[in-house]
Amino acid sequence: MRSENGTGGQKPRSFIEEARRAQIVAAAIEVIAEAGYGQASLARIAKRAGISKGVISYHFAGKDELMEEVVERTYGGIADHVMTRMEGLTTATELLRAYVLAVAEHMRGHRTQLAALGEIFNNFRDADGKPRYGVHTSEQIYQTFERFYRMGQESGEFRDFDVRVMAVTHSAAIDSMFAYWAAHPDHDLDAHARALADIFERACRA
Amino acid sequence: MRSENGTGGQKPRSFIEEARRAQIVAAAIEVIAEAGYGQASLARIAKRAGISKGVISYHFAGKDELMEEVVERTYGGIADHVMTRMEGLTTATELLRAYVLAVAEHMRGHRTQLAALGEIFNNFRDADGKPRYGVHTSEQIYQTFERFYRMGQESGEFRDFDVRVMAVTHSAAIDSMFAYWAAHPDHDLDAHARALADIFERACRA
Amino acid sequence: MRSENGTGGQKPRSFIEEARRAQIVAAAIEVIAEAGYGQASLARIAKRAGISKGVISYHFAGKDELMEEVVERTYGGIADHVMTRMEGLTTATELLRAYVLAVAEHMRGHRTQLAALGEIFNNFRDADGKPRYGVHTSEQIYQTFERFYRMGQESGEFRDFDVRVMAVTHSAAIDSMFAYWAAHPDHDLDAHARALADIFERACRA
Amino acid sequence: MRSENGTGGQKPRSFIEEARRAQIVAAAIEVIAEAGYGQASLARIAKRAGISKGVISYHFAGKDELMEEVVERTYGGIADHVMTRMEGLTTATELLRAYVLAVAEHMRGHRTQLAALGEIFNNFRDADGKPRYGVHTSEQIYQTFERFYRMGQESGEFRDFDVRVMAVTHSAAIDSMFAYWAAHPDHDLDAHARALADIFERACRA
DNA sequence: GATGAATGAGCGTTCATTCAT
DNA sequence: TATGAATGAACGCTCATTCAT
Repeated sequence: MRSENGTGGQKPRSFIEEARRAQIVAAAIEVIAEAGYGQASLARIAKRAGISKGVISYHFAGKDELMEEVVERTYGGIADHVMTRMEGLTTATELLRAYVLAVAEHMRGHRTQLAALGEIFNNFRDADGKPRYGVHTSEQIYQTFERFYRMGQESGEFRDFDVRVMAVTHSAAIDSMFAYWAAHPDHDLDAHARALADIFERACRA
Repeated sequence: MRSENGTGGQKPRSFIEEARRAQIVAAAIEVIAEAGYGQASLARIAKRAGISKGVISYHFAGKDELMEEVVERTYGGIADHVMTRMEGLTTATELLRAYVLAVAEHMRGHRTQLAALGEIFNNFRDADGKPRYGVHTSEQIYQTFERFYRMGQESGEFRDFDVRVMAVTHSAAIDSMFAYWAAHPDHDLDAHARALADIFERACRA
Repeated sequence: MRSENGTGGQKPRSFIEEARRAQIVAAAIEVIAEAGYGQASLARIAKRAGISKGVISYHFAGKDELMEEVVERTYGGIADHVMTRMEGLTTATELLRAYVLAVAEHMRGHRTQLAALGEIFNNFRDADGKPRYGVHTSEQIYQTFERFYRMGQESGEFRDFDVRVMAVTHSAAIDSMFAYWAAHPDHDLDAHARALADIFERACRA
Repeated sequence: MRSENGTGGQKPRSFIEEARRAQIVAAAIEVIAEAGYGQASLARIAKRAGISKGVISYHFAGKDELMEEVVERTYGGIADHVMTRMEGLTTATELLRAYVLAVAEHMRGHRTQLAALGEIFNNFRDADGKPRYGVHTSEQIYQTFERFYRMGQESGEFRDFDVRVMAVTHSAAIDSMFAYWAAHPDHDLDAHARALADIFERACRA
């Protein structure tokens, strides 16, 4: 799921360049999480990183590329961890529960990343005004969930239900868990994740 | 639930003033829904309303007040309709199902309002950078849901579960239904609402 | 030859707006003439006009529109005067001589305009990097000259020569007269114009 | 006419240094001719040359020196060729015709140089905003022409006319020939040069 | 000799807001 | 009431130049 670079024809980035990019991405995440996408100007991000505004322009083609890199890096980190936790599981019920618990477990240590990701998803738009990410970006996630549901329906674990509605709901349930936790730092994220797993287990089972 | 004015000490608004405010709010909703919060400048809203930019400043203390009015009016419309549909119902199961169906029914006819509301919720921030709406604004909704859950738990309809998690999840499920529908206009909103009612009925019941 | 506006569908400009536009155009001409096109930033033009930078953006769609207006106004002024001086003349020799003397006469009082026009012609480029004005813009002038030459060739006043080469040369001769005068303020512009008329009369005549 | 260095007190340049300078000058000419002076940033020139931006700064004191070198080298090339073609000629009429034909002949093979030269002449300015080249730079050329004219007037080949006006006009006529050809690649440059020689022969002769 | 990283000023443009009319 | 003119700060971005390596 990682893409990073290396796929394109461009030359590999030097160590120092990679470090700067990482530093800038980190500063961007902090600023976005704290002040929101709309206030996350290059000037503010540069100030947070302790560098000049021009450095960002030097290392990134533009603000858009920076935002895409934030998403890519953050997403990659989540995917890596979740994949690991789901390895070896076989039943749909187990897989879904593992997914929810794993993503919560990972996010517990990446709070600002989570907030920044949400901001970017909600606000980042192309030059023509269309949302860069958004529901259509979630399609991949929906299809992953749907695969699990169908597996469970075929194995008899799950009742017959509209898989798309369940996927949309399931996905939103997880997102809302993070949003709530982001707003209420003392909230017990893992307990929430377990409760969520229970809810969808009951909602799905035959 | 309507607040409008009348509570504060300020003088009541004249008819013409009220009409102008409504016109501006309507234009704002259209622009936000179409172009997104970030592109919804006062100039653009004024142009859409066919009036001068200054008029908005004249009738509203600032952009913030305009946004708040958009939210207030839209929310009020939803609440009015939902209240009506829930009147006379007594069991928790019935009330929750009625809520979901009613809000979907209402939104089916107020698509742009829905989109604008989403944009504002995701983007509107105070001067200090904190989100003006968001999870903490949903508190009221959560408490309403929780009241129903407790009612159901006490009556024996519902099993024992964490009412806060369920409320957060339920609320997010409804929001996601609208978001999905907004992105996929041909999606069957009412069927989705019924599926959602089923899901939470199973998730809650004893 | 004047176009101004009034042709498009846009509403007519108010008096005050027209005055501001004229003021800004005048400031632009001064700055361009003095410092060159490349240094004629909006900030500098605004400063010269004694107004805020935003005012220019308010009255003009962008820098490009401002530059076009400078050209249009200046060109229009020249054309008006030259037309007047050529009225009633009939022979090609007379018309060409009148043209050269008239344009020199007019420019004698519009020195900075002349310099600014030259700067814009040499430097103003479209978004795609192609010169906005330039040789291809001169096509109109070339064709006007060519019409006179053919008239003279048909009437027997002129010898047979390549009208395009003569037009290009004639046009350049006039431009160079202004350029020389711009660099040498004490140069006798009218004498130069008369000498030029002589040169081309000899070059053309049968 | 070559100046290069060697006159000043600075140490002579090594072979490798000379090669680099030539390479950079060549790249600069290409970029300026294609994109115009205003877009010819050091970054773009460096990219075209396939070298790092810093190399230019290393070999040239600044952008200004680079531009001066472009002009010097290009000018030198023209002068060398024209001198050769004029050797041995004696009458003013012959010399002027030879000059025009020779410079056209040379430029036919150096199109991009020509375009670049024009761009630099029109745009390059000193720190104080004064044009670095321009009419006053042409003084040398004017005086050369004037010498020929006086020679012709004294020998009786030419009529009595203002030699400065004729020199300015003659020079501009040649420049415009190149400009026209640059914009219309299919234009017959040599025929144009011959027509030009005819025009000025008639304009000058007694 | 050559590089890539970094700077900081300046660019054209947008925009919420103010205010005289 | 309503307007359009004006402001000034902030935006993303470009670029000539500097400098440690």
